[in-house]
Amino acid sequence: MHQRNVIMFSKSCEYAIKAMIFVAQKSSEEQRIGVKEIAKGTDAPEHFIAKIMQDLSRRKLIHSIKGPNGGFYMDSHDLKNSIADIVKAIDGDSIYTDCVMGLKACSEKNPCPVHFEYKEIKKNLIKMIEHNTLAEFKEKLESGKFFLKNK
Amino acid sequence: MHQRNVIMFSKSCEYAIKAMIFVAQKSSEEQRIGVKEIAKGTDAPEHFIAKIMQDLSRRKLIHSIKGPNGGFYMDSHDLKNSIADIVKAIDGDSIYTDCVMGLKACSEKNPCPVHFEYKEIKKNLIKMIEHNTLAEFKEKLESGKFFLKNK
DNA sequence: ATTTTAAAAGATATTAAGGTCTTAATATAT
DNA sequence: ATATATTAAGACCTTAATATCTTTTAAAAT
Ligand code: FES
Ligand code: FES
Repeated sequence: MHQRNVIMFSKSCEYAIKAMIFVAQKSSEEQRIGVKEIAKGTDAPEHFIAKIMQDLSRRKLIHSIKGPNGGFYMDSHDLKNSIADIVKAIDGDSIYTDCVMGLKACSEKNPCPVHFEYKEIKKNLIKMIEHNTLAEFKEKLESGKFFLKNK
Repeated sequence: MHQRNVIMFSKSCEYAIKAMIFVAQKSSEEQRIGVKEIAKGTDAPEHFIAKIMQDLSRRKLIHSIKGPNGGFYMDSHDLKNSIADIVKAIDGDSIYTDCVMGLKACSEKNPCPVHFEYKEIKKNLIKMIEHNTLAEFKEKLESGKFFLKNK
């Protein structure tokens, strides 16, 4: 059997999403949060998540400050980003364009065997990631409604 | 950006599904079909698809005969298999058990941020792969309603 | 029986994803 | 100014997925 623990998003992208939700909840302009805390809070390898945070920072999805008391934080503008914005930054737009059966592109002209059934799933998937902004997660996480790592 | 051209299934699994649909359509007890044809008909690397066919054969999802006029074919029992049976044989049951955010398992007790929204998507995804049997594809492909490779 | 054909099996190679480590840059506190 | 903390950047390593090549086995046709 060909092991495979991932569906939908790359590991990097999973980490990115969880890290962004984590920072959204814990940080503010004054209270920044460091890579170590992010790694712990999301069960991600420290150096790996560091790289990912750099990516996100370069792509302006999050702010960072170096030095003592430095770290990552989000301003109100950053909080308006959705999961989809993170996915696009890390995994690109494959979720929007790819055929689930590996054809060059997902299209109505050259549909794969499951195209028309997958279409609906894809619509919901995109709705799922575009619907939720980080600001919304910030509230929800406080009430303990979900988890970023295993207990 | 972390390239990623695959969502849902491994490449092996994509090839497997397309190969199985191809053989379902082209073969019969008397008319077997060889690896070369399968590779051409599905745009898959010949030696790689050969390995995959061996897997599927070992797992009794398909029949094979060696030697002159040998090849792969399906009997009426094989045709009753669904896409889900192929996916389980190649990718295991990760599609059933995995959390989309990479938590150890998908569960209501320790739900990830998008668990409750993903739940619905997952249900449809599973319905999609369990719903269609190879026999059904056999009919549909004949009418040119879908494609196994790019034109 | 021998030859031919094609799958089965296994060894090896390549690529991409995932992960770690080291050094440089920079902001802050002292 | 200097020391310190922390991100940024880049080099490097490891593993798993993907792909190829070679040899063996078995069935069928002759
Ligand atoms: S063509 Fe395959 S999912 Fe649309
Ligand atoms: S817990 Fe993440 S999808 Fe169910």
